[in-house]
Amino acid sequence: MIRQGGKVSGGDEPADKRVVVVVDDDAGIRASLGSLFRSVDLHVELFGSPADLLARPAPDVPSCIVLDVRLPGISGLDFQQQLAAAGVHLPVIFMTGHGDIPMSVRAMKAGAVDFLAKPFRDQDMLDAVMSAIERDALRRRELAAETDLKARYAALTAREREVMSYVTAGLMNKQIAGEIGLSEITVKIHRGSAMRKMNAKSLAELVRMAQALGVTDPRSS
Amino acid sequence: MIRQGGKVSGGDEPADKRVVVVVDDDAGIRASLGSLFRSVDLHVELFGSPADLLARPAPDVPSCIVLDVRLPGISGLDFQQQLAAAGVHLPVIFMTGHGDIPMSVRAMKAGAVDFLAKPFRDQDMLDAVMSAIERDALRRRELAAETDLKARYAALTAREREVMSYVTAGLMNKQIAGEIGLSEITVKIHRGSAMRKMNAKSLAELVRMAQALGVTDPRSS
DNA sequence: GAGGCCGCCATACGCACGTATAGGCGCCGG
DNA sequence: CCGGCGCCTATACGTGCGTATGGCGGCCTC
Repeated sequence: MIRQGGKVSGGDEPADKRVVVVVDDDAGIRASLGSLFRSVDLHVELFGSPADLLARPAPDVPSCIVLDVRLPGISGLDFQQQLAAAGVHLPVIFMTGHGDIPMSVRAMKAGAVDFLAKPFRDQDMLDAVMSAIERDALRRRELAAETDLKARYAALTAREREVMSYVTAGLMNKQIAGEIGLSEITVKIHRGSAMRKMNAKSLAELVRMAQALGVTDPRSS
Repeated sequence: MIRQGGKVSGGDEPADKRVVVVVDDDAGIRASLGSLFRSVDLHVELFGSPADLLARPAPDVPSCIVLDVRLPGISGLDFQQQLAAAGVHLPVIFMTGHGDIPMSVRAMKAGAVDFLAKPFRDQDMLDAVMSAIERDALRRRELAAETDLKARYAALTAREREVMSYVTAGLMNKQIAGEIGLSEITVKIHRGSAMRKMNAKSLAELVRMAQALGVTDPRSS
């Protein structure tokens, strides 16, 4: 069984697929986009309003969102920000029938993958969706690695984290002992524990982990 | 050919200022943008055509380019790509009187800072320019640091680079000696030379430099 | 051809690192 | 209440690291 992250139990979610989430209040548009995406082997979830989307959990596979700019009750651009604020970082593709340039620029600045004016060619939409899903797949790979790292870091005690920050800043055990006000031997112990818990096989690895975690030199703060 | 970063001799260039480069075939627009930017203490260079811009060296201070999409002889979007291909990475702001959404989306995807439809408010243009110059200033700071680093790395001998890559991968001197087929003492010497030439005060520093330089574990290639 | 740079190796010393062994203190939850 | 954990310290040993000293050969350039 494939376990990506922490899947709970048997939903009807695809295990090894890619999902396109469509939000549009026009049922005809939803239907035609649905068949378009299914024709290229993508799983589709259709919603008539933003609220419906929020009521369901975000898919746990590489996916993206296709949004009409004009949504019932809220602007698509505002909804984009709302999703980001809620921790949903799926790539967004906009489509619109009555858009203008400032609107498209604002959407792109906010990180939209594409902004398609209706009528658009099916191929343009497919290209945008494929690009967005690829981007999301990459983000998920990076996120998985980082989550793992953060879990290990969280298992460190306060002292171990403190010592680790000095170690990865390049200080010797003796210097660290002086900075914190401990004996050198104690520093060595925390250092060894940190290395073991972080699963670092060398100082070089620990430094790269600290880099990825954003751990900085304590003396510069 | 434009050479960005190698200042030739005494132009009338400002030493501590910020520059806005304007390219528009309409002399009236040029004039009004010129006075707009000067009013907020920005230095301005005005050009009637892309060719005129290419004939002059790019400014060596934080700056940006304001382009009309419709230029004499070439599309502003194509010109944007042309500049990037020529190694000029100044942030670009587009303005247009007859633009459409696909055009603006293409420009933003290509990295434009903003895309303003005429008529625009002066304040919107100023905001865009300030943001672009800030972005360029940041890029220059990063570039300067990286250039420095690359210069030091280039001063290493082949052996020193080789040893450095193994060291920053986390191998011990003994292991490196085995991998390359040298004695441990020789590895130590190259390692020490690399540390000195790279101006690294600790292994942690060297690892971060290798990271920034894209130096990877030789065993994984 | 002589000097300079690079590369290679050896012995040796001082220091740093990692860990094992052993002990003491305070806190918390079973 | 006591065991476990975090935290601190000490002595001691083995190993790794950095460098100094000294020596050898190849290549290029002046």
